[in-house]
Amino acid sequence: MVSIDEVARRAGVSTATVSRALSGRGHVSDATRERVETAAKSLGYVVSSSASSLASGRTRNIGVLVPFLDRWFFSTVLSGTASALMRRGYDITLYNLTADREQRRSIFETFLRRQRVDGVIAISIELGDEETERLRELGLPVIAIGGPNPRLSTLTVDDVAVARLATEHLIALGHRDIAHIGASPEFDIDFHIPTRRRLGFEQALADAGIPARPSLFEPADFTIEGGFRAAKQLLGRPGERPTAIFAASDEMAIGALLAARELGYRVPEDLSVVGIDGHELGEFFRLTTVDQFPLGQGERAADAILDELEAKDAGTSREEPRHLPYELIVRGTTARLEH
Amino acid sequence: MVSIDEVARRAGVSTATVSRALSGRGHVSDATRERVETAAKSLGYVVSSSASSLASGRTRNIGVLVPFLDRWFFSTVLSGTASALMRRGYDITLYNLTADREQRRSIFETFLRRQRVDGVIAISIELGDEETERLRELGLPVIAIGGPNPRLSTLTVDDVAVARLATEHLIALGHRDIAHIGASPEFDIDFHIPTRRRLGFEQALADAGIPARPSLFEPADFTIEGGFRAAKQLLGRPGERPTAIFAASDEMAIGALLAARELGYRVPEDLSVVGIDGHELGEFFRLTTVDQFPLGQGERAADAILDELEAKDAGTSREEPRHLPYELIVRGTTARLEH
DNA sequence: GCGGCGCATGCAAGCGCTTGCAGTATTCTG
DNA sequence: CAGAATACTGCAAGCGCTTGCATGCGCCGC
Repeated sequence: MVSIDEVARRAGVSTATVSRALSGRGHVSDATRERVETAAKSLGYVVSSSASSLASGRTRNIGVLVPFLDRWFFSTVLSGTASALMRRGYDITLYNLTADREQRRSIFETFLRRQRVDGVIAISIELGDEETERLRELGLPVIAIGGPNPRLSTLTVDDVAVARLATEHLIALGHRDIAHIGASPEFDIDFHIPTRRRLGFEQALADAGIPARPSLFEPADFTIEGGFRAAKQLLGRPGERPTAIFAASDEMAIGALLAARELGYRVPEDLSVVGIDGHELGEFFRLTTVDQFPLGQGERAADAILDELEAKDAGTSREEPRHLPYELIVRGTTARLEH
Repeated sequence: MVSIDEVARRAGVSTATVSRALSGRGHVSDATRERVETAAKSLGYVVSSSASSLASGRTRNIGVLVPFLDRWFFSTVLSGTASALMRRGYDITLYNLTADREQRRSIFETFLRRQRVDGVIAISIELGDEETERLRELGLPVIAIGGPNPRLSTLTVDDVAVARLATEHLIALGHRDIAHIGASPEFDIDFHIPTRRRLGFEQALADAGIPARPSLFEPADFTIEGGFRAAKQLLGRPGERPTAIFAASDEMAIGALLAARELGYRVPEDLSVVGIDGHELGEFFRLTTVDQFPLGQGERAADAILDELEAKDAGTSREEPRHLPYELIVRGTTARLEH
């Protein structure tokens, strides 16, 4: 690997000047900069990240914490993060936080402490108190996407409002017997968001003067299969059958769609279904949903953390937690209730 | 952040001894090692990756190249890789290789040359000649999963055999009018594998003395929606209707399933469908498939590269390219052809 | 009893950069 | 036109580790 000395020699300057010319820190005349750049390019020189990090304390690398790699939502957010970071020249180091206590600990106590990253993005991870503390101890900028964590800068969508929006859409279409598929009240710590969605659902009903009926709630695990089973329960039960289902995720909504089909219900004539997320399959299933633009979420988180890093560098103060956009996308799975 | 000096002071030894005790390189008496470990733990010391990398040339970090982050297959492989690497104390730096020429170039010419990684895993990426060359120039161990690349160590499943297996399963069930949904012959460079799958399909037919009929081939893009459209074509066409469909991916197979349902065909009574991959939704759809255990592929790649790294360290010679396992999983979407 | 060997440890020289400080050259200000 | 400010560049001291070499010591074999 070619080193900075070779570039310096070739350009006829000191290594200090090469460093300054290439990093853009400090003054270098245009002529010199050009000579240095030419030399660097012709030699194929790329600064060694470890040497540079050691000397400067900057790594040009961001750590990303994800709970699941193989679920659409998370990998989509990650994808957005990755492309935004790479656009700005940053590398991305991935930490897959599973439920395994021991493994989680080692991430917080070892992996993240290797001084390999300049900042951390936590994607939809409900962190324990101690984990949050470990994260703060790192002394690095941290941005969390998802569940609002008062002790960290967060980028969140207002999940209560999102759920209200979806529910109000159904109410506006004349539905009153609206079922909800969401997380059961006593769920994993990785899910705080579902609770807020259920809350929004209940608020919307209450505002419309519709009493909440426990029989119209069915818990599921946020997968297609979970949604399928839940919908079968809701639709197969004797007595009060819902005319609409609000699922707390698109995947569950799709499951509900398939269940309805299998039971012979026509969607949206016999049953309206709305989800949340903006899943890639939504279009295919003509699913009405509240899109939360996960790709954009990832990009925003990346930009936010890099801005913070640069602001820190420049001494500027950092921004306040931002709210993420969402939008009702009406497609073919919801319709006015026919009497 | 606490440094090695503090640990050395606390343990009453030199920094050299701390380094040796903690890294396990060189001789340290048990008593000393224990004292060092206690000191390190009580101070919360973790070696600085940049300092360590700079001094030793080892980064404890593996670069992973992925074409798509948000497609099930790739994120599943990645997930396997991530967990295996983290188990062995390695970090993982993610490079999302898009189709964007310019961006790809910068990955090969800049990002990967920062000396941030000890090795590279390329997940199902068809690399251009120049890209392969850039990769080799790094002088690092490289493991490619997927499309066999004679210039790199690869871990591949025999896609021809996989496709034969799926097709032979249909033939054994009495099917002769078997359609194939796969990649069109002139596809992106990221897909070599589909071609091999088509080949296996054709071989199996030929071996059984069944003439290939172009009308029973339909190209698609490996998504559910693509499979859906392709199946609609195949099933909606006048004349020769297939009694079975072999899709080159589970996602396309699922699309085909949905299309068949929509057209009123019963699966498997009227139509058998088989896919490839072992998709997580396969179970839900009762899909017969040839599982290629993507999670395991990721783990194997990780283990292979770490083994190679350690072998290099120890001077042992490295292993030959390995073949990945696959298995026909018969579920509910294939059945004997009734006359 | 002595040379030789291997283990345990320390010394100190880097690894390849960045950056504070200092020295010059150049430009600006009044 | 003097004095000050500013732009450009180089020197060299690290950044926090790792590791080759040297040292000291106890033990072995003959």
